Amino acid sequence: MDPENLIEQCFIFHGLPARVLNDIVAIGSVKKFNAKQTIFMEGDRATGFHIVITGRIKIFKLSTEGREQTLHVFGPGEPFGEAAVFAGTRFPANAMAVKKTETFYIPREAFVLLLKKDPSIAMNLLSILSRRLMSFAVMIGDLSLKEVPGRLATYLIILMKQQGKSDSVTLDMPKSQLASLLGTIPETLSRIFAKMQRQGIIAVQGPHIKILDLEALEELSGTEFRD
Amino acid sequence: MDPENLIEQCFIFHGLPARVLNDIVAIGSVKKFNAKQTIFMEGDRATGFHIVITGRIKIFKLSTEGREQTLHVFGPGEPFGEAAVFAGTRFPANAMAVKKTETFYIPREAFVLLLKKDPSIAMNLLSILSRRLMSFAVMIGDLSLKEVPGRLATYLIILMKQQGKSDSVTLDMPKSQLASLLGTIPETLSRIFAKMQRQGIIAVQGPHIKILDLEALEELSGTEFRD
DNA sequence: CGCTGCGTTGAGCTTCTTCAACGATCGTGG
DNA sequence: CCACGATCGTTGAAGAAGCTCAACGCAGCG
Repeated sequence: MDPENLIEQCFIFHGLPARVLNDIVAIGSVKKFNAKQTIFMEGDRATGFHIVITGRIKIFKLSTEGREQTLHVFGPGEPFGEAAVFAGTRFPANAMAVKKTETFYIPREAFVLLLKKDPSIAMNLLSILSRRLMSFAVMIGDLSLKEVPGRLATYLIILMKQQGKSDSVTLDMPKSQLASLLGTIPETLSRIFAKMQRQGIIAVQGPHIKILDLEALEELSGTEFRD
Repeated sequence: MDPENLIEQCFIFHGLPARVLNDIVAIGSVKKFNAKQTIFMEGDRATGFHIVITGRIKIFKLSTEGREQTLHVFGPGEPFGEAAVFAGTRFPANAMAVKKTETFYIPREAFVLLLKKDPSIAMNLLSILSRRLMSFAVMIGDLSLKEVPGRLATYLIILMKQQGKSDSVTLDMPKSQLASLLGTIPETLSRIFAKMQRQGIIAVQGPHIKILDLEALEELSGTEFRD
């Protein structure tokens, strides 16, 4: 799998002319990370950003006591660290591979020059950053205004849509990781799962969740799901 | 105050050639809002975005029970609603004038055409969206990983820097609004203020806060403040 | 003067975290 | 092949943080 094919398939560079793609491939390089290896840390100067080629990474913040809040989990084709690069600041969070991962690394200086030469590169970036900004807005609202059952319900419904199922979902990460994404801890999440099961809303078998009462789930979620 | 001068002074359009600025002024229009007037609501289709000319607006989410989480408070020169416009989706939150406000409104369709014609417009936008994304990342971390005293301490320290003071700050909004920004309610914020005062960390006189023990405040905050 | 918005304080309660223990699964090296 | 450690998940008991509800004070202003 050579970088060029992968790069042009990523949404971030989709639709760009071959000339520009070549420039991008020319300034970047492939980096490899083992599971649990740190890619960058909060406070590091953002000297470049990555695009996941294979594997999976998470972006997270740590409290002083060591609790973890996951902001994002990214897979193939998704860029991360770009915001800090464009803003020219330090990374506001940590990045770690959750499994063996390859990334395409693009250094800041060269990329900023490319951007100036070819501002059309910015268009897809605008769209990506906008989407992430909005998903963060939702996350802030959920963290602040919903309780854990509501957040879990919302997550399950979104996952259902993603997986195109109407009565079951399969969690795409360990429950402990999900807890961190939902802004809680494994113990609490486990209790909520048990409670929702007791209430007959879902049935849990490991990572497989049967949705028994979608109505109740939507009620718990409190979110309107319009296109 | 005619729009043209204001528009070119905004960071969002800073450094653009006169030709482009004229185009932008041509497609936009001035809108006026009274205090407490809704500008747009969560779920509305994003048919355009605004730039604050005078006044002040807030972006916020509401829980089903009516509690409010403020995401942003914006003043003159700051754009809002752009993310939903670039992503072509609905607004993920509400916007309301907190006092009498004028905005420069830019409709989506025309602006997207302009962007395609002149991608250089996108550069400043990239920087703005990146900064907001990072500030949201911080907000998520704070909401999830810090308790209210920590968030308040962080806010006070940032405000000190903004105001260039070293031993006092003046709150730039009502305490009830601050509560919503910090992800809590007025009662709780009031209690925290009282407690920090009892502990000799600060002295509160209405909106004026004297910082008596910066050390303790930084300790509470838990954030490293690097450049 | 009385209304309205803002702020404060108290009492009770819910939610969630902490701490601790325990069970299950899985991959690996002996 | 089994034993071991590591990861993951579950459950219980206790405690902390923050929310709800309610009452009240105070200031500004029509």
